[in-house]
Amino acid sequence: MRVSIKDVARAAGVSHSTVSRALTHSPLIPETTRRRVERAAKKLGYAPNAMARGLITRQSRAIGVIVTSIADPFVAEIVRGIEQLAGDNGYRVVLGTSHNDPEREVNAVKALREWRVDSVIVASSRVGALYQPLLKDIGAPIVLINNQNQQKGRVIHSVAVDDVRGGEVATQYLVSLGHRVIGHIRGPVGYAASKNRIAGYRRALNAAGIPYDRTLIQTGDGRAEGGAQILKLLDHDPIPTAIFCYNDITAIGALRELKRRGIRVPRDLSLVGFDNIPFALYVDPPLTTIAQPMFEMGKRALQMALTLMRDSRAQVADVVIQGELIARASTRVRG
Amino acid sequence: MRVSIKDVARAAGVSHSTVSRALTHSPLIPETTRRRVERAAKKLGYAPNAMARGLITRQSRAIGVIVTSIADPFVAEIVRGIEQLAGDNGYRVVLGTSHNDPEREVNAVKALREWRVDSVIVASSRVGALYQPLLKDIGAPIVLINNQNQQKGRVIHSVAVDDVRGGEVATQYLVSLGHRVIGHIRGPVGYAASKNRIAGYRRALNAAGIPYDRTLIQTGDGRAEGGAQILKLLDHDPIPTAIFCYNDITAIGALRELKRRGIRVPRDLSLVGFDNIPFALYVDPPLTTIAQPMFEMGKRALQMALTLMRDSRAQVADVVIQGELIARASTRVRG
DNA sequence: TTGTATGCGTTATCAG
DNA sequence: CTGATAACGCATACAA
Repeated sequence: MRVSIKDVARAAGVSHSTVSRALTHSPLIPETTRRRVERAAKKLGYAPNAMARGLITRQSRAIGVIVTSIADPFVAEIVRGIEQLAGDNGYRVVLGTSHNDPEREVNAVKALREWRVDSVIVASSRVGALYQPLLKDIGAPIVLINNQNQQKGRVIHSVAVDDVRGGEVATQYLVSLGHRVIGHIRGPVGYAASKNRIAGYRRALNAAGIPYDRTLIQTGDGRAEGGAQILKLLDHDPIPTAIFCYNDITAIGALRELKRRGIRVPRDLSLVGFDNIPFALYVDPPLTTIAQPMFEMGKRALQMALTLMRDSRAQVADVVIQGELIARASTRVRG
Repeated sequence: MRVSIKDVARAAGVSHSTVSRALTHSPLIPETTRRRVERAAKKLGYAPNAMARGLITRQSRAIGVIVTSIADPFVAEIVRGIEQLAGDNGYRVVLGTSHNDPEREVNAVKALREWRVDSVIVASSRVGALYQPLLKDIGAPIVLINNQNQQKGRVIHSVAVDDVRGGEVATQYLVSLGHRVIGHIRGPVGYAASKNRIAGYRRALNAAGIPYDRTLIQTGDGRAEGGAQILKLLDHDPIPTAIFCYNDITAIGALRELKRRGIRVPRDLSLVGFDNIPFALYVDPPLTTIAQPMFEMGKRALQMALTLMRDSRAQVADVVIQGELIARASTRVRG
C-alpha cells in the first residue's frame, strides 16, 4: 500500500514519468523499457492509486447506482446488468441505497457527489422533487430506470419498460383465451407504471370490443397484501374469469388469498402478473406474466451512461424496452 | 464540479486552510467564521473532493464487497446489511462481482486494490487459492462471509453461520415429530457447509439413538436440479418419512419433483430446507427451514471491518452466528 | 525517447 | 485563531 510510482521508477532506473507512460502503454515508450518497468512494478507489487489518478484525470471511473433496496430481486437484476457492463469498461459500481428513507437517499446522493462519480444511475422508483435538484448538482450524466415521476430534462435520461404495451399484451392474451370479463388489480396511485398498465389494459379491451367497466378495477399497493383486493373482484357481477395484476408480487398475494378460499387457478380464474420475478416460476401454479428484461435494462442504462460520459452533449434518445409475455400455467382458456 | 476549496476561501475572505478546518468542524475555528465559511460553501454549491481528501488522509472510505452474483437473494440480503451499516458510518460500498468467472474476480480484486479500499468483505462462496494471495496484497482488513475454504490467517477474518448446529437443529426437529427414517440431500462435495450440515445431521441422529445409514444420503448440487436426487431416496427401504435438504433451493427442486410424482408434502413426506430464502415462504407448502440471518451477517461483517479499520492489530474473534428454525407447513408429525 | 516541473484539491505542519 | 507551505501519487506539458 505504500509503494508508489517513484519506488518503481527507482527500481527500474528511470524517472517516474517514464513509469507512468510505460504503465499506461504510451506509444512513446519502446518495448524494452516498458518491459523493464513492468518487471520492476510487478516485483514491488505496485498498483497505481486510483484516487491520485482520478484527481488529475478528473474522472473517478466510478458509477453511482442509487436503489431503494438491493434486496429487491428486481433491483438486484438491474444492478447485475449495470455492474457487468461497467466492469467490462473499467468502471466500478458504488452503491447508494435509500430504503425509502429520504434522509438516507439524500446522504447517498451527497456522497456520490463527493466521490465525483462519472455518472449516476437511479433505479429508485421515485425521484422526489426534493432530491432531483441535488442529483443534477452532481454534474454527471444521470440515467433513470423505470422512474415513476414523469419529469425529464436535458441532463436526465431514462430507460423504461413499455408499460402501456405490456398491459395491452397481457390483456390481449387473456382475451385471446376467450375471457370477456377481465378484472384488474392496479398499482399504487401516483405511479406512472400503474397508470400506463391500466391504459394498456383498456386499449386491449377496446380493441376487442369489450366495454370498459371501472368497477372491475381495484387498487392494490404493489405488494403481496394488495393481492387481497382480489376478493372484492369476486363479488363483482358477473364474476370475472381472469384478472390482470399490476405485478407478480400482487398476483402471488392474490393467489394465496384464492387458495385460502378454495378457488382454483387457472380452473376457476386465470391470473396474469407483471415483471417476471424469479419466484414467478416457482409458485403454484407458475405465473403467466410480462417479463421485464431487468438485466437488459441495466445494461442499456450503463450503455447510455458510457455514451454520455464520452460526450456529455451527445444526443441520446430515451430507451423504451418491450416486455415479453411469458405464458405459464396460471392462465387457460375460459372454461 | 469545478468549485474547489480555494473558491470557497476567496468567497469567504479566508485562507483555504481555514475553510478546511471550518468544514471539518475543527475546534480551533470559532463559531462565527465557521458560519461564514459554511454560508460561502453553500452558496457556491461546494462539495469536497473525496479523491483529494483520500489521497492525503490515506483512506478512501470505501468498502470493497466481492460477491458471486448480486442477483442471488441470499447475497443481496448480505449486501444490504453491509451497505446499511457502512452508510451509517460514512463508508460507501464498491461492488465487485465474479459470476464464478476467475478472471472477473481477479479483475475485481485488482480494481479494489487500486481504489485503496479501506476494507474488503467477500461473500463469494469460495476464495480460491489463486485469489487469496491477491486479496492479502490489498493490505486492508478482509472479512469472509460463509467462506467454504477452511483457510484463515492473521489478516483474514470471518463471519459464518453455524452449519453443524443448523443441521443438528433441523434434524432434531424432524426427530421430535416422530420421524425415524430421515434422508438427506447433501450439498456439493468440497463445500465446508455440506460437510458441516451432514455432521449436524449425524449428531442429531446419534443423540436420538437412530443408527446412521449412509444410503440415506444423496448428493445434490445446491441448486434446484439437485432436488431431483430425492427420487433415489424414495427407492430406499424403508422409505424415509422425512428429508433434510442442504438448502431451500434444493428443497424447492425436490418439492417440484414430488408434486410431479403425486407425492404430497407433508402428508407423505416432510421436508426441511436451509437458508430461509425469501421464496421459502411462498412455495406450496411453505417450507420449514433453518434461517440464516443474512442481513445480520452482513452487519456483523461490517462491524468487524470497522473495528479492524480503527486498529489493524485489534484482536477480533471470528463470528459464528446461529441459524433459527422456522417451522412451516412442509413438515408434520409422522403419520 | 526520456526527464523536469507543475498541478489536481485536499489535509497537516508549522509559524505567526 | 489563522495563514503559508508542504505533502499525498499521479499524468502531462514542456525541455532536453
